[in-house]
Amino acid sequence: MARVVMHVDLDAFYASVEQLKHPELRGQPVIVGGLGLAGERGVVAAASYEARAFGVRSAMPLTRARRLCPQGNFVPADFAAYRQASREVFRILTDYSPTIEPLSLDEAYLDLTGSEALLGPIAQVAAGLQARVRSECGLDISVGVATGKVVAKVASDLRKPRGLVIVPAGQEAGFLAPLPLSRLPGCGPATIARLESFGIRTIGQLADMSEPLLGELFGKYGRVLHAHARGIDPTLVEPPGEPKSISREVTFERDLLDQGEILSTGRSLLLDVAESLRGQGLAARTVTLKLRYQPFDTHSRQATLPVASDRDDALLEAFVKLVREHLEPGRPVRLIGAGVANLEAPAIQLDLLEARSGPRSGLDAQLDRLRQRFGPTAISRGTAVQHQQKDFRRDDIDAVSSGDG
DNA sequence: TCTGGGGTCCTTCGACTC
DNA sequence: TCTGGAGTCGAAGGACCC
Repeated sequence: MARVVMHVDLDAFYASVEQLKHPELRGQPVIVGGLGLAGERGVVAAASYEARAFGVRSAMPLTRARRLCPQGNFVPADFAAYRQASREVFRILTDYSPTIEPLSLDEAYLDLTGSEALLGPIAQVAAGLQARVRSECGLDISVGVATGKVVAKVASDLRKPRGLVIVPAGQEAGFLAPLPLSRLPGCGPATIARLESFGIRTIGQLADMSEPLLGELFGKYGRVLHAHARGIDPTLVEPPGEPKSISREVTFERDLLDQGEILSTGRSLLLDVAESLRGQGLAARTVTLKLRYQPFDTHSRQATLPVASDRDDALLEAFVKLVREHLEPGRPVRLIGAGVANLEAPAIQLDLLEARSGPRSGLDAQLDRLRQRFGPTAISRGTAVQHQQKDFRRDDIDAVSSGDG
């Protein structure tokens, strides 16, 4: 039996939620991400279709968006509202399939294989889902259906907004062939530039290339690319598993030279990471530092702990050491990030001086509880600096996939 | 033009071990 | 004891996604 995979994508999601919150913004150009003030650092997180008519796009610097669309309504991101709206949509999705793979707040795959007897023909199911999300949540979705995830995603993206594209089994390669390379997930600017140097401009031309040549050009990924271009994608729709890394980063409003201030911000980010780590019942073996100088010169450094830890003190010690060893004095810093990787279940650490149940891990737990109860600004260690979330993060995927959160 | 934040996967390179 | 090759692992960075 051919698989039936549906890709659901909320149209201009953040901007649509803003238009729901503020009815006076309906029909108006809405740009989410910041206020678009002169000198403001940041990029567009989402733009309504009215704003897109002026050439405003996601990931565009806010200052440029302001130049293109001076009459636009610029609003800061409100992730609490987006999470809530996303939960409502995902609750509807669970009526259609038990197998849902969320990709972000506004996208998901559903496995509908074998559901026809229960739900009816797939075209009716998809149209019914669109109508239900529209009437119950006030939001538009685009839907793509195919035998695999890649083609379903291309299909949902093809006729936005409110698109519905179904690619019958056996017609995947023909469907993809005339489309430009940029439509294929995983084909970004660097890959496209490389393929274009060989005269390849469409997905069909990519499918016609020899697999060994693609393997030579792009390694393992070249063979995957070749399969995708022919509409072949056997990967399963899978609910989210354990995260592989957790990180936080912040771009300073102005570049910083003060090492104390840079370190203090880094510590605050690392403590946020550690709290998230404990919240997910995990420990980390690797601590990472990310530094960005001018001109967009980004460096990452990592340190491996002897044993995985979820404790503030152990993670912080490694992080501070990284900063002290690698922060270049006299070079203004644009961004600092802190993260952890190589995640695993926390081991019981029978330290000679202190068991895991001792005062320090107890203190971490107490701090976490206080922050959960009174908010993230309620209490922190040292000179922590608060930072704002600008886009979705792993916690969001957990929030939507865990139901009512 | 001037590029946020969070995450994943892949490649390359060097150090280390056998 | 020294050397070279293969395999493994960690570190760093690139590319991509939303």
